[in-house]
Amino acid sequence: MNIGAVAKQTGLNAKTIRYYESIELVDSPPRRENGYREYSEQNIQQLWFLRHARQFGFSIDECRELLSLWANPNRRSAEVHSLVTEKVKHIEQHIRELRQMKKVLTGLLDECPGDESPNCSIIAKLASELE
Amino acid sequence: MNIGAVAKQTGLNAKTIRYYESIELVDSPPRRENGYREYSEQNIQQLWFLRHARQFGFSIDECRELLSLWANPNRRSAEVHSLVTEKVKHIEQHIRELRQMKKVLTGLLDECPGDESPNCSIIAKLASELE
DNA sequence: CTTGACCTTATAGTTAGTAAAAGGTTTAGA
DNA sequence: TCTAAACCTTTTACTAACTATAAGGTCAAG
Repeated sequence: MNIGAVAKQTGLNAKTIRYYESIELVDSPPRRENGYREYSEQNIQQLWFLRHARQFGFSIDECRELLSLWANPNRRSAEVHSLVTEKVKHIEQHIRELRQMKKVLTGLLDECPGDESPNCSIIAKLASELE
Repeated sequence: MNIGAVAKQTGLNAKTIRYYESIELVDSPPRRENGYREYSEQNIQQLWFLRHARQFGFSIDECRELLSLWANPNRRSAEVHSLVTEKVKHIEQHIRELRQMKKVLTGLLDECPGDESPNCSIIAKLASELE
C-alpha cells in the first residue's frame, strides 16, 4: 500500500508517517522501483499502535517504550500497567490545574462589566503585582 | 533595576524576559553605560502582566492582544470579557478531552493483570485497528 | 499529451522558551 | 590590589511533534 492510502486508513497525516520513520520510531517500509514506500500489514500495525498511543496522550518517547514492550514476548504486563498508571496520574494533575485556571478566570469574568466602558477588573488584576 | 532583580521579583526567568523583549512583546528598557538593562516601574508592570496572563493560560499572541487592550484607555471591557470567555471555553473543552482519555485508560487498566505475565489487553488494544 | 493526483527529498517554520558558548562588568573578600 | 564569584551581554542551537514549502519525479485518466 502507498503512503497516501495508509494515511487515509490510519487517520495519520502522510507527513507524520514520514516523520515517524525519520526519527526511527517505526520500521522503514521497503521501497518499490519508483522509490515509493510499500507498506506491509506489519508496518501498518505499527502505525495504528502509534495513532492510538498518541491519542491517549503518550509522548513519542513513551510510545517508543510501549512499542518495545509490544515487540517483546517476554514483557511483564506489570510494566505496561505501571506506564499507564503514571499517565493517568499526569492526566489527573493536568485536569486539576485546568480546573483551577478556570475557577480563577470565571471569578474574574463576574467582576468585569463586559460593556462599552473601559473599566475592567480583569485587566487591573493582570497588571497588579499581587500573586 | 537590573534584569536579575526583576526576574526574582516577578518570578520570570531572566532569559524569558530577554525573550519577551526580543519578540517585541514588551518595551525595550533603556540601557545603562555598561550596556545593562535598566528597568522602570512601567517596564516591570508589563512583565507582571505577562506573568499573570501566561499563568492563566493565554498564549503569547493572546497576551499581545491583552497588553494592547490594557494600553488602550478607550478599550471596551466587552472585548476583554469576550477574550476571557473564549479562553474559559477552551479550557472546558480541554478538560473534557482529558477526562475522556482518563476514562478509557482506567478502563484498560482494569483489564490488564499487571503481573509477570506478558498478556496485556492494553498492548492488544493499542495495536488493534479499531477506533 | 496534458492535467491532476500522487510520490520523493530537503529545509524551514511553529510555540515558548531553555541551554550553551564566549565574553565583558561589578562587587566582596583576602 | 588582586581575584573569584556573581552578575550582565550577545548569538546560536536545542527542545516536541509535527506542518509547510519548495522543487521536482511518477502515474493514471481523458
